[in-house]
This record gives sequence, C-alpha cells and structure tokens, in this order.
Amino acid sequence: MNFDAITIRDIARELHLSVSTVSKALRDSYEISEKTKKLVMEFAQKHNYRPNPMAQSLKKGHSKSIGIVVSSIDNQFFSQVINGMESEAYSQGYNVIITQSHESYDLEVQNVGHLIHRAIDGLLISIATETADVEHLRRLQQQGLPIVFFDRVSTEIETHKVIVDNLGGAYQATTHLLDSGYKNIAHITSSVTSSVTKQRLEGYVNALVERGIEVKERYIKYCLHGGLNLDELEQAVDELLASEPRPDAILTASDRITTSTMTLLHRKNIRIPQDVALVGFSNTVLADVLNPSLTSVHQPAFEIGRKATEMLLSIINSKRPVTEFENVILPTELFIRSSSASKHK
Amino acid sequence: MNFDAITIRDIARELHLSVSTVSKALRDSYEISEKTKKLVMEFAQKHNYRPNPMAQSLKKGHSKSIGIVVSSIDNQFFSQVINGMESEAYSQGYNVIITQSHESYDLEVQNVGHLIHRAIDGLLISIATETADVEHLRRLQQQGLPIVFFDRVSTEIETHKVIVDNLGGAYQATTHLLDSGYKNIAHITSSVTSSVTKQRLEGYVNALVERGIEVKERYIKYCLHGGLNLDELEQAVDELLASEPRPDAILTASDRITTSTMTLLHRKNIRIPQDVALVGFSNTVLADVLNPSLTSVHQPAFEIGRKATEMLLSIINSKRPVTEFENVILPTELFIRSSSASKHK
DNA sequence: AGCGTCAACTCAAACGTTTGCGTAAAAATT
DNA sequence: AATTTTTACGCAAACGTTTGAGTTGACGCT
Repeated sequence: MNFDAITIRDIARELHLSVSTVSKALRDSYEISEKTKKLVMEFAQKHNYRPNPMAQSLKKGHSKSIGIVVSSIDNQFFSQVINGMESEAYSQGYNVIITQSHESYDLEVQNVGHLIHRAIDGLLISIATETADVEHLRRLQQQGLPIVFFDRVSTEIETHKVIVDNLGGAYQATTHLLDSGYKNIAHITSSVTSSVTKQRLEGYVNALVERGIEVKERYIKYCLHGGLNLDELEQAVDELLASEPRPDAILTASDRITTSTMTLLHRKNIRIPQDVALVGFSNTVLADVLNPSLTSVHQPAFEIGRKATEMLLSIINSKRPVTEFENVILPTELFIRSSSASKHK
Repeated sequence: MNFDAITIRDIARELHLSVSTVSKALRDSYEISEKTKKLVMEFAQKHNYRPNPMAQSLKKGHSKSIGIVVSSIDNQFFSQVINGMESEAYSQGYNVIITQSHESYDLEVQNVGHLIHRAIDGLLISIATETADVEHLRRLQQQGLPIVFFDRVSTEIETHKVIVDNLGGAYQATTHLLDSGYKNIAHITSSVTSSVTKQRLEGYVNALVERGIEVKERYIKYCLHGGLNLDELEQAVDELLASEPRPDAILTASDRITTSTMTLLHRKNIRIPQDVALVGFSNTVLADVLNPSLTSVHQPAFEIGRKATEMLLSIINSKRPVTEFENVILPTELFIRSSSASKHK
C-alpha cells in the first residue's frame, strides 16, 4: 500500500515533462533550467511528493538505515545508548533498526543475519557476553559492511570503537572502597571473554595491588549471562557470602548485575553497607533513591551512542575505504552515595 | 553496497534458466517441475542466496517493517513494551523502527511523517501528552495505513487499542491508601487530554467518592510533559506540600512521574511514608530496593507490546478491510510495599 | 553559410524482483 | 495420426527512481 500516491511519473505527466527531467530538477541538477526546477519543486511541494525510499534504495544500493545489536533494550544503560544513537542517526536522515541478543551467541548471529538481509548500511554492535567467536562479524566487515563497536568490543576486529574508561572506572571505584575502610573487596562481573570484563577486572586488580592487597581468585565471580540469569548471579553472591573471610564490599561490573545484586542482598537481609558495601557500574536514574542510595560508576551512555553513530556514518559516507580507525574512550564518573559509606565513623 | 552479491540473475545464468523460472522455483510455484525446484533451491541454499528486500518491497508494495512512536525509549515501561513488540514482530518476519516523541506534538508529527516516508506497513503509537489533535493520524488511517494504539489512545480514531485497566489500577491503589489510613490523598498526573490521565483520575475519584471523601481540585496536579520536565513536576509537588491540609499520600500516574516524585521528595527530606505516602504507576524492576520500597501499580508492559503488534499484523495481513475493532484491556497489578505502609500501627 | 558550443531537455537502461501471458514439447485423448 | 490438454518453462512489463548518453534548437564565431 502506498500512502504517497504521487510519484515522479505523475509529476512528469502533469507538467508535460519527462520523468528524468523531473528527477533531475528535484535533485537540483545543473542540467535543468532554473525555471523548470522551480516549477517542478513547487509542484512537488504542493502535492507533498516524497520519493519512494524503496525505489531509491534499490537504485542507489543503500537503505539509509543502520542496524543496532544490544543485549537488551530493557536496560537503562542500553536504552540510553540507543537514545543517543537514534538521535544522531535521525538528524542525519537515517533510521535505526534495533535487535536484542539477550546475551546469546546464536541470537546475535541470527540478528546480524536478519539485519544484513534488511540491507543495512552499517552496524552498531555491543557483542553478547556469550560470544567468543567473531568470525561472523569479520566476514561481513571484509565484504565491506561498516561496523562500529561500542561498549563490548572485539580486539580481533579493527574498526572504530567507542568505550568508556573501564579500567579507570573500576580502579576509581575500588580505590574509593579501600579509602572508605573496606579490605575484602569482591568483584562480580560478566563473561571472562568480554573486553569490558577484562578492563574492569584490571582496574580492580590494579587498585588492590597498588595498596599491597592480595587478589583472591575466590573473590572474583564471573556470570556468563551478565546477570540476566538470576540463578547464576545468586550462586555467585552465595559463594561470596560463604567465603572466608567474608567480603565486606562488592564491586559489580554491569548495570544488570548491580541492580540484581542489590535485590538479592535485600532478599537475603544482608545490610548494605553495614554487612557488605556495594559499588557498581550502573546508569539507573534511581541511584539516589535506592535503599541505600547506590554508589555507582556512571557511563556517558547517550554520548557513547551518539559518538558511535557519528563514527559509523562517517565511514558510510566516506568516499574512500577507511583504514585508520579510532578508539574513543569516554570517561566514567563515580557518584559516591551511601552504599559505600565509610567504615571509619 | 550489497553484501549478498548473489542475485536471482546469477542463479539463472549459472543454471541456464530464465530469471522468472528461478523466481518461481524459489517461491515454490506449481508452474515449475520438482526437479528444477530442487536444483534451484539447492543452489540458492549453497550460495546463501537472499532476495533483495528492497527490490521485493518495491515490487510488492510493502516494506515488512512497522513503525513505533513512544514518548521515550529510556523509560522502563516503554522499553518493556518495545521489547514485547520487537519480539512479536521479529517472529513474524517484521522489523520495527522506533522513534521518540519526547512528549512533543511537533516531534510526533515529524516522526510519523518520517515513518510514512520510510514506507512502513503499519503504525504502533502511544500519543504524546502534548498531542490534542489527532488529525495527522486520522488522515493516514483514511489513506489505509493500519494503526494500533497502545497505552495512550485516542477516542477519536477507531482502530484496535491495547490499554490496561487504568481506572481499576488507580481505584485499587487509592483504595489501598484509604485502607492504610491515609485521608488526604493527592494525585499527580499527566496532561488532562490524555486518555490514560482521564481513566486513572476517574479511578482515583471513584475510590474517594465511594468512601464519602471530598475530591479536592487542589489535590490534583497535572503535568503537561508527563514528568519529563522536572521543574514542572517540582512545582506540582511544592504546591501539594504547601496546601492545607497537607496531603498525607500521593498517587502518581506514570512511571516517570513516580520515580521523579520520589527523587524530589528525597531531596526535600520529606520522609516516605511517614510524612507522605507514595503509590505510583511504575514498571521499574527496582521497586523492591527503593528507599522505601515502592508500592506500585504494575502494567504488563511486554504483553501490551506483544498484543498490540499481534493485532497490527493481523490488520496488515488481512485480505479485506478491517472494520470491527477490538479494545483490549489488560489487568494491572498492585504490589504493596513500604511506601504506603499502614498508618495504624 | 557552415561550424562548433552550449543549454535544456529526453531516452533508455539499470537496480532485483514478481507475475500474467505466451509457447514449445510432452503426454493424453480421440 | 491428429487433436487437445498438460507441463514446464521463457518473455517482458512493472514497481519508482537515477543517470549516462543522446537529441534538439538557439546562439555565436569565423
């Protein structure tokens, strides 16, 4: 069904011009006289002519839409990122098509396939925690699909990447816990394979090492599904609470893990921060009104999305193949609240 | 750029068949012999052939994508709704294209225009709080665009609608507050024009009237921007706190208003529920761990999205014009937590 | 007058499919 | 054996646009 009944053909017929003249007039070609251009444009304007995007896409070979793959849209961090993407894409006349991997490798592959099938002009992707192999992406890139990674990037593929200072954020959070008098700091994080996990882990380790504190393997828990699977997380929390000496603080490495951990601690009647302090990466707007208010490492989510999209569009619009890639690292911000209140007083 | 280099033409050439034979074989036409079909299909399979969606769209006149307009994706309720939509659409081979109105009428009109321009096959929309006039939608519907409303619907346009029992939810919440001993119950809601506002207001009023409690106009505050504009909301809260007698409870009518009100009360050092109880419509997963835990009216957001999409696709796929429209009303659920703890003990 | 130049336009092919119609050969019917 | 019917395929137009290659007529130059 077509809701813009009027086509370039209609205009041509009406104005006694050829289809190509109308097309060129509309595209402001030098081949067409000012008079005719004006005539055509005014007619088009008046009749609310819109070029059929599908015909244009077919002809031009691009679809003016970009694909997005995130783990879950129902997540404050990602919805804010997408917000930024939608904003930038929209302002440049592009649509975004969003898909969710739910942290599953299979779904990710399937989604990417679906997007390609939909003829996207570029891909913005934060790879699923489950994904270890990125061959499916590499192949696409080699075939010429512009890809920009954000958040969870792959070291194996060279392209633009937008991440935050994960190492710094985790380091800062851990140091803050140490400064507040916590000694036995545990770390709950996502899949080992993820770039984000590695960097945050490194920040955590660095902070401990710097203070001469032993890094205990049993204090580090990996959740393959990034907190989506509550059972998995609960097991991690239980194990931490059962270890000797029991950790007096936990650093959680992602939005979902942070909020879910908080929920679990509540259910178990573990007091925060008296029994165990909590600091986590999170973008929830509710950090202030949580019980207790949550010390969080906040990421500039909107800006991540905006920047990643800007870079993707720059590749898409580039005349010559892009070979120099940029690695943008945005700063995180530590918001200190009650969940990590100082032990000293 | 095309990443699936292989076209129906390539297959035809390779197999010494005509383009139409290949096309028909692929579509399993009765005109083609089993042998040839098998040959073609296997070749297509082997070379990973994908029909070019743009060519198909152009030919068939539909794009296999549906447009979504919500106020903001960065909102637990809407992101859950979209989750449901994406899920249903995807399973039927459709994409969703998401746009945000940010509660602005102008943006809504612009977005809808953009979507139409993109040749969507149908529209899922929750109208912006600012929107009073729905002519732009009516026109599209008359031109044959299938539309399904969800959440914020228009009474002026006849089509499928999916909402929740707003009246019941507000009634139940208000009654709960009354049962807990609160007498002066205020109500902060969105724009007067919104269907949701009207229904929730009615539930609130009904509950009060039923108990013989006077409905005070000064206890009812409207926020035109649905809580997106914090100043507007703060003014409403301030006015409520200053009114005599001061309300001892507030019923908030949307996710954003609820969480923002909670934040504001915190900032003002108003204790919940001791100074003022709070019950709100909200889909946050953090209700349990808020300070205090939040009594909330929860909406089946995923199901709203899923159902709305199912209905839209049924219109799209219907052979004959649909004239009988359904009005689906899903139940809400009241989760009682501490923010409305009983006054009696 | 004969020539080239240029402006302003038209033609027609192309993008990758789908589909109604035409047709040759094979099969079935007389 | 002559015919109709069926089967299996090819042809070509169409969807709406873009674009390089003509075409036409007006104009200026020698």
